[in-house]
Amino acid sequence: MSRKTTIYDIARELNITAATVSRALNNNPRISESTRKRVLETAAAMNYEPNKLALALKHGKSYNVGVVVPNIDRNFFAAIIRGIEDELYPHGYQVIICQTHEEETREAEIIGTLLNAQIDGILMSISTGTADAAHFQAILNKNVPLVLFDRNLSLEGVSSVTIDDFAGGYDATSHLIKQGCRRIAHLTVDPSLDIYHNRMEGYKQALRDNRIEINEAYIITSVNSTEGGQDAVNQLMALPEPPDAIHASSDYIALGAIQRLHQLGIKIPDEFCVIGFSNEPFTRFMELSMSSVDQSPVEMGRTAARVFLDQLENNTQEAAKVVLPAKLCLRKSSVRKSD
Amino acid sequence: MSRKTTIYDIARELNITAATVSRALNNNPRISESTRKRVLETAAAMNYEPNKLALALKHGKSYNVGVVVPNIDRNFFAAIIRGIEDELYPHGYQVIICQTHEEETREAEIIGTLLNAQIDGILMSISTGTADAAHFQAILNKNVPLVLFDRNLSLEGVSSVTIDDFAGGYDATSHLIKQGCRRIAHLTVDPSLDIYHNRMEGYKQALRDNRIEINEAYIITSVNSTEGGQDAVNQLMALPEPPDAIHASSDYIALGAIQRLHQLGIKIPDEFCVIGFSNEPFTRFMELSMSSVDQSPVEMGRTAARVFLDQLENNTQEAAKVVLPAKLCLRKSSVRKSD
DNA sequence: ACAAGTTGTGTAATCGATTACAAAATCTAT
DNA sequence: ATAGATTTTGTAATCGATTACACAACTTGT
Repeated sequence: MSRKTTIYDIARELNITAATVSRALNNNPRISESTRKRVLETAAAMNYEPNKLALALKHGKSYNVGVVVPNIDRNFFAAIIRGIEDELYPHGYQVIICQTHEEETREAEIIGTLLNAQIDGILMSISTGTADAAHFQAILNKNVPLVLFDRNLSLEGVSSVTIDDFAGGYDATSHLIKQGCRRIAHLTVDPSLDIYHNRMEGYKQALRDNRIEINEAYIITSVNSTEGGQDAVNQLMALPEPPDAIHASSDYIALGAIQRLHQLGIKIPDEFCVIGFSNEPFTRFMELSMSSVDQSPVEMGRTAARVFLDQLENNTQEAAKVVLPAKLCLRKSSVRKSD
Repeated sequence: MSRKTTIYDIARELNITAATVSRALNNNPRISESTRKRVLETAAAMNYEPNKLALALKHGKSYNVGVVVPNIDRNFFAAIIRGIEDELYPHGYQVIICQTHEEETREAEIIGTLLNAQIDGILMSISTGTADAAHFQAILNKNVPLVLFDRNLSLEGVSSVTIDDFAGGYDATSHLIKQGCRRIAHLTVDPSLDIYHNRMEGYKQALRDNRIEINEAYIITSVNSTEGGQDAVNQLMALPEPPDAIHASSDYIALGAIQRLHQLGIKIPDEFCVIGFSNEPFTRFMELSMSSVDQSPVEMGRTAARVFLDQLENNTQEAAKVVLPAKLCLRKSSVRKSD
């Protein structure tokens, strides 16, 4: 490699010192116009580019931000990342994306690596399995800005950006009730996580507001995959009084449920309504398009990034807690023609 | 922030010099066992962690690798990235993911930023729109290792990892012929890109090998989206002799085609067969599951990462050109029961 | 003509590590 | 006991930038 040009090379070329070159390049006022011009010209001619590592070391800032998500191959997280990048990129930050694959140990490991790598902040959505908050404390101890999105954890002094999961659950369930469903099941993933807990609470509240009794047998915790949805349907349809609708906390679970209901010859939406959560793209692609609750992931990413930048610049003590709206997207799987 | 512990802090604590501390921490043999022990203990007690920026500046190596893709919200690229991370993570590299959104200017910009950020290498899949190779030359000029995956560009001295697109196109077309189709259309995206060109050549060769004439009216270049597929079907069905099968270079185009054929009341696969390319997850989720060609993206990512590491370590001059197999995945959209 | 102010450059420390080279401390052998 | 070898530690330069401080060279005003 023909070694890179440094400010020393430029200085030697012009018979001046590196300090002068640095000043010329940084628009420092204490420099003559003629010198500045000569430096800029020489720099361009020599293909000079500043060494970010030196800058970072000097400033104690790497301009790298860590984004930690369970995985990037769910559209939801990919879209959030896109939002984050959109916002951070113009400010000169690079985004380092890490996947926990929903494992707590991996999550702790990744945080260690990121802190070690001198990142300027961490934006993350915690794993399903995470019970212990010790590794988050490590972030706070080092005074590294932390913004949680979607999957929250009520931690003192930590900013978060979420959607209104309660309202999402409430609206989706109300919609099913309006469609004439009365025996509505709720499929959840991990009620210990705020998002799933709130969706369920929204579901329950909607039932209460419509004087429908809550049937605990209709509430099932399942794995977040199509298989989980299929198993849940098997369980539900074996009940003495099976439900007539499913409100799922995840599109993948709802998809599995629809697949299984189909196999059982149950007509959707005439005999049974289904609504999911997340508005993953495939919900539109299906022949029987699926209703879902949109979480505006790109907007969520953007907001998380803005909160982060705010925290950096203003060094505010207060943690921001932003809640974005949840938007109902109604499609064939839950809308009866009579409506 | 309670400033971070440095080797100087440890040295002061123990009344020795930073050099000794450095040696103790790096398993340098020129150090007494007792000193090493004391240093390690003190380092642990003081919560010492090396400053990667200083290391990077010293070594001229950042342990950051840039991964550039058109976008991460297509499962294909997300899976490749996963493969790359799997392989690079154990070697201590962080992956910086950048999206070009298929824009050449953005691509050039990103490369500039990455080079500037002192990354140790670039793994990328070029944008559809890229015609000018100037920004690639910039990478080579700086002697930064470059590995291209999937979307290749025949550049001197650049390693690449691709699948056998020709074979994929050939096998998919042969399959359609075996299903009894004779008027097979081919929907492509951008024939100036190697991958699409090769898929088309595979398609043509399969026709030739089966003595079926190539009908140029059956070859349509469309936008890579469901809309593109819908438009193409409109065009094809307006022909005096419409086709009886579609071989699409993209799953999204194939999906759009299926949607439109459905609207037209054409029965799939009885009257018309469709096969896509990429094996995106939604192809399985559809009620009429779609045949496709799997590109083993995770494996592709892993391989690209391995080629990169090889290049770094051995500093080999020769560019590796790895070609992975394409796997036919047959599903309902193209398999007739009579088979 | 000379003190005071302005402007442009140079000197050298700094960020946190690594690493030749030098020097001190300890050990070995006669 | 002492020369010589060996082990351990210290000194100082280095990576590529930034920046406080010092100082020289001009301007100005009187």
